[in-house]
Amino acid sequence: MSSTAANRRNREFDPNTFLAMIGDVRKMLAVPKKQTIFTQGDEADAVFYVQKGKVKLTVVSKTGKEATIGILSEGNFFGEGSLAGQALRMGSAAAMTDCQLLRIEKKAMMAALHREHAFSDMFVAYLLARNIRYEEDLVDQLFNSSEKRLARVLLMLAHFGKEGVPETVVPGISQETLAEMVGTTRSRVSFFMNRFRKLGFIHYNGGLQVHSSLLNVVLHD
Amino acid sequence: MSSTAANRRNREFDPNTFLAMIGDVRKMLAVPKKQTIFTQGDEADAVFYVQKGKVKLTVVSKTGKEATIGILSEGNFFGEGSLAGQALRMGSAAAMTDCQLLRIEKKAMMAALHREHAFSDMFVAYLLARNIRYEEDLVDQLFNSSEKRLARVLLMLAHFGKEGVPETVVPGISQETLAEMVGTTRSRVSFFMNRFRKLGFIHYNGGLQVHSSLLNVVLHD
DNA sequence: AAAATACTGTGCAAAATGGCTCACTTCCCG
DNA sequence: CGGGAAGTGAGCCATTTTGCACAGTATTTT
Repeated sequence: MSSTAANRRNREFDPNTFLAMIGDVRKMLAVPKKQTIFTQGDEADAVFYVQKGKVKLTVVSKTGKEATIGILSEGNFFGEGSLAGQALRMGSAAAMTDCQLLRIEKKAMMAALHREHAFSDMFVAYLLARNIRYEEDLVDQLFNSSEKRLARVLLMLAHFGKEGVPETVVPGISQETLAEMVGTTRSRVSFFMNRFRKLGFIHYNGGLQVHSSLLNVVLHD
Repeated sequence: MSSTAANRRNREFDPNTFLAMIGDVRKMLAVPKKQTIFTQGDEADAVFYVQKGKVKLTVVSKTGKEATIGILSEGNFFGEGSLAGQALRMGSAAAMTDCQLLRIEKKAMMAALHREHAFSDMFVAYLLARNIRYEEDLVDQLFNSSEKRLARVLLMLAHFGKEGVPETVVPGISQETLAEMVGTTRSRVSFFMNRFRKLGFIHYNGGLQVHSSLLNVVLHD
């Protein structure tokens, strides 16, 4: 669920520059698909940076419901709550595809932020972009119906290639996950997905493909 | 809509320290109640800092619906989107009470962030706290019913004094505004407010008072 | 103080959603 | 290869929510 604005911004984070700046406190991690990275309630003592792959962030409510906060791809940080003093993870993170992550100890991260101008400038830029995305998500929830929210999520998951070439959406994302992101039930997602399909907005082709005309659903009154 | 966690954190921002750090590029503003600070679509070339008072942030959708993103009190920044490259305001800001604000030009702010370690450390901490709050709001939207969301908003608006002493909620907040924050209709808010009142969770006394037992609504399944 | 404006408490019918169930279809693993 | 688990498409009905409409109560303004 990364907005185009956020993506554009994220490109500014060159992994190599990044690596250089934080020195060797970093630690490379190769995480296979479906593996858990951390779980809600775990001790929070490090920040992660996605170098490659997709990571899903989820939260479970007291009543057992599950919500998906976002799906992060390369160039994103997660687990930054720890930097703000959260002692425990407020949610869980899992690899949706094989991932290459950077794990940075809280202390190292804070030291680097305090020491390197360029690094903290970059992180501020990142946080601002992140803030904007959250605000957009929130506004979307406040304004739109579940159908429009689903359409928006699909559009955000679809990385339109160079020329609007419809690439495949995150491989193997389930209706269940979509429902958790949109904030509705799976049956509702199934219902809308079929409607979108009948209207030609999306297409199944082994994987899921999203046509940019789906935008009409979001934009139309 | 500032969480207790965010408030605690915000206390770290000492206005005086803050003032000292950014030098004299700052500009004090006294804004009377109900006055607009900026409007959606305006050019975005400055950041604001609340020294005193309450500021309401709103967004209007293409279809004319209005949403309230948050109500900020002292110690908070707003309009930071400009720092992330947003050329235009994505929402509007208005004073709910008489306010004392600090207006900082985008350039000055960025220069200060780049120059002063302590300042950027503080701003990073602020953004992290802000992120956490947004995430909480989003999770709340994904999980809870409008009744629970309303309860949560009321609890967050109520600043419980030293010993849970029920202070009055932001004076004169209308059901309309509450509805915009919760993401529902005014009639629904009216309905729930009366239910809360009958159950003794809230109390009208000239102003609105929230009893901490309202928490039961949020916590109960 | 009268008139003009906001705010609130309700009521209702229509529309949207939540929760379940059931029958298939796919996919993955032993 | 077979069985089981996971993912889908549908349908149904009880609730919840929306969208007005209206009248009564505050507040402001003039």
